[in-house]
Amino acid sequence: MDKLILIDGNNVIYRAFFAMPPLTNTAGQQTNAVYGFTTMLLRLIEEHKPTHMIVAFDAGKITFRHEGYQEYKGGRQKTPPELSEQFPLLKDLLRNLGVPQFEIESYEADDIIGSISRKADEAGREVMIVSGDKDMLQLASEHTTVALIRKGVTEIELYGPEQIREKYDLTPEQIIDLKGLMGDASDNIPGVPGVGEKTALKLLHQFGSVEGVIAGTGELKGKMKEKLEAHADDAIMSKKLATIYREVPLEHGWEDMVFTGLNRETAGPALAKLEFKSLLERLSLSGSAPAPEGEEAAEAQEAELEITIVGEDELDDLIAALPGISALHVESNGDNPHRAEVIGIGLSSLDRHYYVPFSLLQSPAAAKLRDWLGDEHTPKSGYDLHRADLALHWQGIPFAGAAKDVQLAAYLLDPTEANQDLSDLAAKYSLPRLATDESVFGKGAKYKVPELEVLGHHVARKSAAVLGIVQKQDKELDETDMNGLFDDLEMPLSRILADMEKQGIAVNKEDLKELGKEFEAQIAKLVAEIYEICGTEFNLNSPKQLGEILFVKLGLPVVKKTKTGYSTDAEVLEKLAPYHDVVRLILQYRTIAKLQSTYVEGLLKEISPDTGKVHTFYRQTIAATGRLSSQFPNLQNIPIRLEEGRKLRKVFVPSEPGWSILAADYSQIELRVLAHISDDELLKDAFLHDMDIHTKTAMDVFGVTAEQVDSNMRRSAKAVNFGIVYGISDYGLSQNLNIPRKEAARFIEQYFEVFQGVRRYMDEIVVEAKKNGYVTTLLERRRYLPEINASNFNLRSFAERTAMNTPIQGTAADIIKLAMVHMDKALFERGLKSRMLLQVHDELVFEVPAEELELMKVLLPEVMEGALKLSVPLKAEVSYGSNWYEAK
DNA sequence: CCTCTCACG
DNA sequence: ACGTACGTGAGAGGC
Repeated sequence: MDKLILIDGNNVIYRAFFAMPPLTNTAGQQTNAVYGFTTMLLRLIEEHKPTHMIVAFDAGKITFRHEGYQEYKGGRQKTPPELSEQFPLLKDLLRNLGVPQFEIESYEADDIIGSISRKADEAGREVMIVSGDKDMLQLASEHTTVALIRKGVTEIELYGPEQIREKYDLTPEQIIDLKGLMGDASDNIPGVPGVGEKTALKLLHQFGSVEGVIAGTGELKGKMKEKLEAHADDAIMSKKLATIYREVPLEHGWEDMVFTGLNRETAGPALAKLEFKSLLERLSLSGSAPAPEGEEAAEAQEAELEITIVGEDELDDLIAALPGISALHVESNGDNPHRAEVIGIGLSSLDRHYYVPFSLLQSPAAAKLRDWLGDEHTPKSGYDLHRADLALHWQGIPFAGAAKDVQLAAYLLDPTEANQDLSDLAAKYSLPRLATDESVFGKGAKYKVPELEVLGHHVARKSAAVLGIVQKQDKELDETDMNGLFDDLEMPLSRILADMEKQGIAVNKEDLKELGKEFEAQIAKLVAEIYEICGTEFNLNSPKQLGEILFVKLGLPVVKKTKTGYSTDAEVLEKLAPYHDVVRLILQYRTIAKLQSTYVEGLLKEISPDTGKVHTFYRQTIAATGRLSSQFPNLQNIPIRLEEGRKLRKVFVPSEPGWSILAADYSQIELRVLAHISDDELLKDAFLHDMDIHTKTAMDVFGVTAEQVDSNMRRSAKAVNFGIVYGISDYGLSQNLNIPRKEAARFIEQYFEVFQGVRRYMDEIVVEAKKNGYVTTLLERRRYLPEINASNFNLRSFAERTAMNTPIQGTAADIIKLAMVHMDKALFERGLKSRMLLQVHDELVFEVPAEELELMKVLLPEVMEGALKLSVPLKAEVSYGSNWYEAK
């Protein structure tokens, strides 16, 4: 079946310009709008597989619309030069991609689109129109869908006549009347003053059209009547202006719109010229003309590097060269390093590079090489040494002596950049090109280790790349004052994390299974009741099916919608609970089902058959704020808030008889950090006197005494304190407290009246971020906020809240990381057997032998509280028991 | 592979 | 008017 996509080029590039962060190529040419446009275009092609496609552009400054109304589009801001410069780039790129483009003198893109779609309608062809302009909705018809671009550029919402009726209760033609009444400030279309969308819709539902409204003013009264009578002409003219002209003389026919897929020959170089590397990769295109094939090419590429693929014969040679080797790469497979197989390792000195297959590394002949790997006094740099350490460990090969981890350094230099792999880093620092892992191994189900020659060269080139990257990063870390953070905190921490993960935490499998049986019984009971009440069986886990039952069968009111249908999240269900008894049961089902699938079943799968423990993997390079994250399994989100779930913590037990679980968590660390960095006298005072901070906040904000603070006031104050840490907005607070926005705004204002130092901090940090383009934590950890100066309100607001939150959350992360390093040292120096097992953002969990319990109960909070000296005391609360549940 | 939902700090 | 709270990971359904 043919499918034609019509794209409103002007509108889409305009939106892309404002939606995308500024992006320039190395020549200094801004390319963000072209980039945004292209990503949208590629997505459309992938998802909708058009057989025909055009991009329409406006042409000529004066269009026929100006003939009757000179002010048309008057007052509109001039197109910024950064955008107009991108039009030729886009047109050129479209040509190279093989996408037809139309422009017709003195007509606008929407008229061209309207005219083509009229002809297509008449011929019964399937059409999709892509634009961000709601006016386009007037073109929707049986065969024509309008794809409105929502936020950003790649999110679209599809409208046919059906959807327009659902949303506005109007026909597509009535969209014109809507605009006739409302006007449109951006096109300088007047409409009727005082009539907005709400009023316009009411009028149209009553009278059907602009003409109908004007004829029917007799039935109205008051101000509205006067206005409509006075501006009847404006409304008529506005309607005319809003009407898309569908009779443009088209010289092009159907055959001029044929799209047979991207022109792969010209697309590659064109994308490369714009430096759209991610798009090149996504399309698996090469940026240059096809490379020479076969051995000749391989040799040409690798001539620069002296690479030895090590077999038994070369082993002595390599061992003799070890003193000069400072970089390595451990190639392993899979995501979970605890289950990874080691494939081989690359080793690099300045002038020689080696690849050692894993089988050789394991052989008796390689003992000296293994000693070198495990020697903490031979410094080694690499990419993700933490993973390497774990993968080798489970193969019985100790690893030590991590000096510089380039993955970790890259994270510090830009924690928001999605995990950059070695080939990205090599490219970033203009080092010799390194093939991507995907191109060498394939990905997903197609992952396959290539033959030795190819594999060995690739891995050796990786260790070679590490050498070059280390040099460049060292300079950058120096320039950004992060060398201390890197060498004294993150690098030592990575070894500590690996130790914690190897140690693992014991899980009582039998108890966990028992808990699973209890949940199972509860689930069965709930499911039966729910089916009974609903009178039908369905998949309770499917939001789609559940929505159908709740909102169609039971006719409950729709509170919130998602992109794809009805929302059925807990917030919605809470609102629906008063209407129908089944809703409570569904909420209970959700709770228990989550515990069962994620925690009971999920955790059981993660228990190692070898150790009887779960070995999580902490990722040190994911969270933009500097926090850790935890995977396989995630041990940072084990339930605690509800008792049913909290019980799960009982299955986390010490791994040796007679030992205890000891845990300590920071009390209000984020607010204490805020007190320090904002230097707010009142807040500092509260912590110096170790007051209950939420009660204290309630007292100050509501102006009452401690005794007068009721639970509701404290709850509100607590929410405000959370909000402050997140970078507050009245909307966010109103959602959280379920109160009107105005009231939330009042709370916030009252808070800032009292905590003026906090207000000053919030203002200043945003100014600082706008000036520098980044914010920092107390330990100089940095986060760039490119959107802080965006003209798009949402992007900018988001960046502003991030500017407020990141120094707080990030400094708290710095502090607990420091505590971990100090604690590790303290355990070592005192020769203690106690082991650090888990970190949960503000909590550290240990297993402790009986004879060390009393000591650890003192030492742990002492070290945590002393991790960093602030202007307010840090406080750590310690607890212990026979399992994690007891340690509360 | 994406979306929704929900667990944690 | 805009439409959000900050930071994560995992399981299930459905295309």
